[in-house]
Amino acid sequence: MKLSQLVGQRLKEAPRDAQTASHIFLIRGGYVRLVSAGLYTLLPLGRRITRKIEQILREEMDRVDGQEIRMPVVLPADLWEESGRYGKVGSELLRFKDRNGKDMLLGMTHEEAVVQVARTELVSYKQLPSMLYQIQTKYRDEARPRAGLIRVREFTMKDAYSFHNSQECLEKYYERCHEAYVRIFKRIGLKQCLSILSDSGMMGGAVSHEFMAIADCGEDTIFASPDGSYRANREVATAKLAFTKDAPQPLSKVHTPNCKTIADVAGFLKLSPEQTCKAVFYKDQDNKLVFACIRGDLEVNEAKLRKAIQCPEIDFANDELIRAAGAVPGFASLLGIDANKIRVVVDPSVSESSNLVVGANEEDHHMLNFNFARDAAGREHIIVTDIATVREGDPCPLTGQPLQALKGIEVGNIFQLGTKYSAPMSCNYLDQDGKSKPMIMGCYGIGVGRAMAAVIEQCHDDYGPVWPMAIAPFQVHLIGLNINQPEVRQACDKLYQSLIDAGIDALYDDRGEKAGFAFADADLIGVPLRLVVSPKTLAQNQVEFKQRSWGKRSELIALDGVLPFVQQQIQELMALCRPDTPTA
RNA sequence: CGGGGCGUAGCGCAGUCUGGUUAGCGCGAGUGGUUUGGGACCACUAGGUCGGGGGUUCGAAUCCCUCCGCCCCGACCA
Repeated sequence: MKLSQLVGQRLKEAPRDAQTASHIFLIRGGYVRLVSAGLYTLLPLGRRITRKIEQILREEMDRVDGQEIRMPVVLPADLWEESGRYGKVGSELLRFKDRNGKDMLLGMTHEEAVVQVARTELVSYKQLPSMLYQIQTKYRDEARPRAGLIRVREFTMKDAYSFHNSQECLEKYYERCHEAYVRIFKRIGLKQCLSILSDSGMMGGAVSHEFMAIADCGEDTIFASPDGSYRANREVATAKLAFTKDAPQPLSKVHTPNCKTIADVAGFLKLSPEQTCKAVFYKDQDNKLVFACIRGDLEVNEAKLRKAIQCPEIDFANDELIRAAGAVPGFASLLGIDANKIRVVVDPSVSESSNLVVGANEEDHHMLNFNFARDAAGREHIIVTDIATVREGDPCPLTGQPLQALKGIEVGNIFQLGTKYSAPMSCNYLDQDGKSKPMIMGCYGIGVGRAMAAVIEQCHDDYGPVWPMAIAPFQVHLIGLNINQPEVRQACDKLYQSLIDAGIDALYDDRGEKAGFAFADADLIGVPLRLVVSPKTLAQNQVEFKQRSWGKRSELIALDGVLPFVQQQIQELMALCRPDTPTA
């Protein structure tokens, strides 16, 4: 490819809207262009990269016996009615009617569609296990697209679905897919990509993992122990907190004028927040009250709370709703709350601690020495479960070491779905005993564009991306300086042709721009290997060579040895992304 | 959906508060020339519904109303 013909201009200045490294360089380098919020056109450079990523995805999916298919983007709503998701999923599902008034939708994920395939094509246990995958467009009507390709509305996804006749088979296969994912992210050149335990959210199912590319601009917070033995998303992370357990002291009421917050109470009573109990009121989608109880220094984790009460949507309750339940806002506690009337969730930090300060459920009063076992005894409707948000430095649940907080971009995830979709949609197979049984399913997704952006986040310098060889838009970037001189032009043309003939993916800057201009463009395009030919180098029968990652350093190589040298370099850089040793 | 910011040439911006000739500047683009190893220089040229609509006014990029779009924070998110 000649740079003079390449569509997609490099920009000296980034659009004001671009703030993260990947967004800035994707725009400045001419990889993508914004069409509308969260909708991008991939220009030739961007498309070259995503094609290479997609090829790696195909190879690795095929390695775990996947078979590529293609399902429609547009799906009939009735298919989603079958699984029950049509009504459950919110407005990120784009719904519309076709010309006949039939309800349609744009697929945001394809469990329903693939189940329809499986239930007609897979009928016997002899055909299981089986895995189908596709690389295809997904549409999600995101409330807030952000950071270029990190969060978009339309994107390309590799989505894979496996079908099994037993949980054991699923678990074994899930492990294979996990390994495939580790290989994939290594092959595309991510330097740090961790698989972590995650909340399965709307996908349902028991076990799921997210693959997180570690990056400061990431939207997810991960907690990890220093030795790497424990890693979890903030939504599910737990900590092994120590609770002080002293002999229970008698309950006593104390006057606490205007002490509505934990800080007020602790300050007024000259106690630490750890010695208090926080009462937080939520409401569910039916406006019913949910009462969460946690030690004063901790914060309620809403994802955990939603899970604890099996409720997809919660929000803070207003004072009116709290009063209607007989509680006094700011001074509420388990004391005086009828656990039979409202749902109560108590964190172990409260049930396992002793002599806490709690609200007296009376204006301007608190109670000293609350002990859950003694003072809330016999309330069988109370759910006691972990609803605490983990903080950096909290003890790891496995090792007790202080947990580290990391920011990550979710580039992939895998789920053990079980029969969540197969059962309601009658996706059955005939077992050896002739009985019809629902298939056990797993699903496995990777966002292609997001993966490309994540690579930039991890692989760039001040001047542009530093593409890993495996997904670089080109393998070699050839620059001719003073190319208006016929001997330079001739030498460059010849070198370019020999690279092409050798099957090397070469980009040829034949524009005759000044050196600085050409180099700045080359940095933005980020091709891993660079060759510079100029009158100076030609005079010595040499070519200047550098790796993109070297910064401004370079070395001279003999002109007649360029081809084998470049081939060697390509091999060496490809080796950096070889997935030989799965580590994550 | 809540809070904040922004919308003037392909990109980055000035002008708006305090209304007034023909709406400017830099980058980028085109032509000609001088240059040529880290984003050169000179000259000329092209490129604008000042986000849209409505209003106030002798006169609106500028003031008022309204709609739309984009970005950031939050909520939400397989």
